[in-house]
Parts: sequence; C-alpha cells; structure tokens
Amino acid sequence: MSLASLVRKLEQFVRLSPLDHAILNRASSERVRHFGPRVDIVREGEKPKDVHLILSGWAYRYKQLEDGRRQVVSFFLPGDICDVNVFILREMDHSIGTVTSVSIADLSREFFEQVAAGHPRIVMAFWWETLVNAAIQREWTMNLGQRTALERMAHLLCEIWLRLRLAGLTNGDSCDFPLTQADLADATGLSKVHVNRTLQELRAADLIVLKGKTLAVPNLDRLMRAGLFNPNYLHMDHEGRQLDAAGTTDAAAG
Amino acid sequence: MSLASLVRKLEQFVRLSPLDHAILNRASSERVRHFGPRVDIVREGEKPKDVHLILSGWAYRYKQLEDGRRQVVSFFLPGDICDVNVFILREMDHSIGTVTSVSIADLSREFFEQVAAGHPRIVMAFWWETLVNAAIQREWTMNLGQRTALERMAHLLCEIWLRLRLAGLTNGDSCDFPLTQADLADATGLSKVHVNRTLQELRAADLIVLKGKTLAVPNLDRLMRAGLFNPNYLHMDHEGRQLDAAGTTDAAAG
DNA sequence: GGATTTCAATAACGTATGTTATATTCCACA
DNA sequence: TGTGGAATATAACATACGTTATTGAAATCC
Repeated sequence: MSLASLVRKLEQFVRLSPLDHAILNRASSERVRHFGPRVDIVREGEKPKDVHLILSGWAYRYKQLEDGRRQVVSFFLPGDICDVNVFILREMDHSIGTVTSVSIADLSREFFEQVAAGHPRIVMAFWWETLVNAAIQREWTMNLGQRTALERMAHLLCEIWLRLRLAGLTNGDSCDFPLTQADLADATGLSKVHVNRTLQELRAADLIVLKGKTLAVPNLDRLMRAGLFNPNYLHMDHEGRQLDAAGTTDAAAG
Repeated sequence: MSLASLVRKLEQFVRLSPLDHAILNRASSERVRHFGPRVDIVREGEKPKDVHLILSGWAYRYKQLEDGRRQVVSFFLPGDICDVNVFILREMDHSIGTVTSVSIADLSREFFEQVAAGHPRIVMAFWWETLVNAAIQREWTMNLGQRTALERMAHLLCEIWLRLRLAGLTNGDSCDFPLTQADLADATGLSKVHVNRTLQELRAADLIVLKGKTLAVPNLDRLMRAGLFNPNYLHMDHEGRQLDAAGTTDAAAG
C-alpha cells in the first residue's frame, strides 16, 4: 500500500529529485482503489480512463478467445504501471484481473501532462518503464515460441523473482507467490497437467521449493541456466543513472 | 524510399500540421542508410544510438538462444519506427535484420528532444505508435500461447495484411510478400515443415493464394475468422482524431 | 545457360505436450 | 472442528506438431 516499490524501481534508472518524489507521492495517494482477489479491474472493450499504478498485490493482463482459451500476457507486481498514456486509445484490447487483493492508484491524464511539462526525470523514468515492459513482452514471445515447457517455466520464475527483488519484495531466497498452477498454465501456454509435471521436475532438480503460497529459489544461477535466462532484457543495469548525471537537461528527454 | 507510409499511418490517428510534416520530412531525409536483403541492421548487445524509421523494405526483430533457436518477435514494414526513445537503454536486447533491401532513416536523440519540446501532435502520434506496437506484441504472445498452427498462421497473415493496407502497400486483394517459409516458422514458433503443411491447408481452403513473393487474400473476412482475428488490438479506428480536435493543447500530451 | 544454392513440397516416423479422469491435499469458513 | 470447494497430484491415453530425409522447383550466379 505504498509507492516504495515504484520509486525503488525507477531510481534504479534515474535519480529523482525531492520534487519528483513529491509529485509521485501526491499522484499515488489521490485516487486509490482497493480490489479483492480474482476480480477484474479493467475489461477488454472499455474506454481506458486512467493509468493504473499497482501499490500492492499481484495482477495480470490477459486476453481471451471466444471459445474460452485464455492467455495471461503479463504480470503486474507492486510498483508496476499498467500502461503510460493508454488513455489516448479508444478502447482496451485486453483485460486486467487481480490475483490477490490489490490496491491501485489511478493516474490521470492531467498528471501525465504535468509531468511532461516540467519533470523530465520522471518522463525519462516512465520511458524506461515503457521500454522495459516492451522488452519483457518480446521475451515472452520468445519464451512461448522457442522454449520447452521446463525452460519456459524456469524462465518465467526467474523473471518474476528478479522483478520482485527489484521491487524489494524478496526475503533472502524466498518470496510470496500467490499464483496457482492454473495461472501458470495460462501464462506459459501449457496445460494445467503439464504445468504440474514441469513443477515436479523443477522440484526434483532442487531448482525451486514451491509450497503453499511461497516460492524459494535456493540457487538462482542454476534456475537461470535451466531457463536459458539472460537478464539483459530487464535492463536493470544501473548505468542509466549516468545518463542523468551526464547532462539530461530540463528541456530534454521527451 | 519515402515517409509517405509513416505519415499515412500516423494521420490515421492525429492530424499533423504542415509544420509537423516539415519536421518529419527533414528528420527522415537527413541520415538515410541502405541495406541489402538478409543483413543485420542492429545486433543484440550493441549500444542503441538512434531510432530507426523504415522508409522502404521489410525487416524483423529477432532474438536467438545460444543453441541457435531463433524467434522473430516482430516485423517492420515501411513506415514503422523501431522503438521510440530506445537510446535511453544501455544495450539492445535483440537484433534487427532485413528481409528485403531496406532503407532507413536514423532519428537522433536531438530530434526527439525537439519534438518533445514543441510538437505535441507528433508526440501523441509517437505514443500511439508505441502503444500499438505493445498491443501487437501482446497479441503475438496470445497467438503463440493459445492458437493452433492454422489459426496462428492465418492470424499472422491477417495482421501483416492490415498493416500493409494501412501503410498503403496493398493492391486490391494482393500484396508483395517477401517472407520465406523459414521466416514464417521463426515468427510462429512452428517448424518449417509444419509451416508448409499449414500453408497448404490455407490454400486448400481458398483462404490465401501464396506464390513466389506475392500473397493474395481473396476473402479477408474468412481469413480473419480462420485466425480468430479481432483487429481491435491494432487500434486503427479513426476516433483518435477527435482527441486532437477536442483540445489537446500544445503544452500537453506528453 | 549450365552450375549452384535457396526455397518449397512430401513422406515416414518420433515425441512433447494435451486430454480426461480420479484421487488427494489443503484451506476457508461455518 | 468438521465440511465443501479449490488447488494439487497422478495415471492412462491421444494428438498436434517436430525431426530427419529426399526430391523437385525456383532463383541466383559466374
């Protein structure tokens, strides 16, 4: 229920000024809404009105075919922003549903206009967020198109793990993990049964400990190797900060 | 070798002023480069320097695993922009290769700064482009995760067809189609052999006529039904223009 | 304009993953 | 503290798609 995860994540990339912090702080406390678990926040076909910032809880973006086949196309973890500037589109092409209880802040069009006008570091941080999300979506395409079930699952777990860690939501080698095997099936394009088999295999190889709603990753390196995981697409490197230091001026970085 | 396709596409969404046209025109003629077919324009790991605008020809974005497995994650058609503002990232997480001979214009960081500072309609059009590309990538995730080989191929062909049409590159019911079956395999996550089988099936059902480097779609509606294709994700609806008319001010829409 | 390579077509066979079904464990809530 | 529904586990069987191999048809190249 805080924007700590967002700030922590964005500051991985640019250093934000105290004023930037204040702006984000205000925007994320003005219009906050709470949802129960397993509920839709946004439905395909609706007119997008605001941009949603996840303050707490897990959610996903999904698409569905008429016959019921369903694909989770991305996960939202605390600190994630649903889609900067979506409101310029006429209608949503996907739905957003909660996994756990979720608190979100609605960011208005006016907020983005204000940011665009006078807060180049936030603009830059949002572009970074946008580009990373695009990169994640490409990696999912790769994951579904080329990796085997085992690699695919290992890859997904690595990604979630690293994103949680960036948001400050891991504890040593374990973390909360509210996804069911059905969720994992929808995200990996596998059947529930095969997800189960695949998880057993990962457990047997001591790559994960998954029990109840907790995941532990005893050896991230080995899990990454099993998933052919290359973290480059998350663009977590700190070098971006140098961009900030190196002279992005206030008029720039649009 | 012109930016007609870009302008045609962007004006689907916002009306650009004569000055906007001039800006785009200059930017796309300053630094133009030409490439032969089947050549890499950008390689994974490189530092992104400019944003590339495709003036003519087809290209694709792809990722590769160490063992050689390769996934095409998107196609670039004339008028497409590779990634607005990529240069803020430290390194590329994918490569870009040409299919045909390609001409591109390199758009500099300075160009984007200039646009951000004083050309809100172009900013808005670029946001639209960015959001549509994100939506396309999500739809590919859906395509790979849930659709059968036949549906998947039909869906891909519908998408390419509609994007070409938007760019003004179709001729009645046919268009240039330089992709090989191997390209289609890399894009759909299928084997070459199965791509061949699938194309035969589409031909047998009179859904496509594909010969040499020409594709004809005698009945788009039927092909769309075969691919469970819902064009909403391309956000081609003209209503966006009303946003423009309705009062996006010069300071706004960032 | 024949040689060479790329691309497309077809066949035979193999397997990773899907499907259906049933049992078991877990957990929310009465 | 028991009870019902969800989540997980396991088994038996089915299939869509992959793999390897060969052939033929187009492009491409001296």
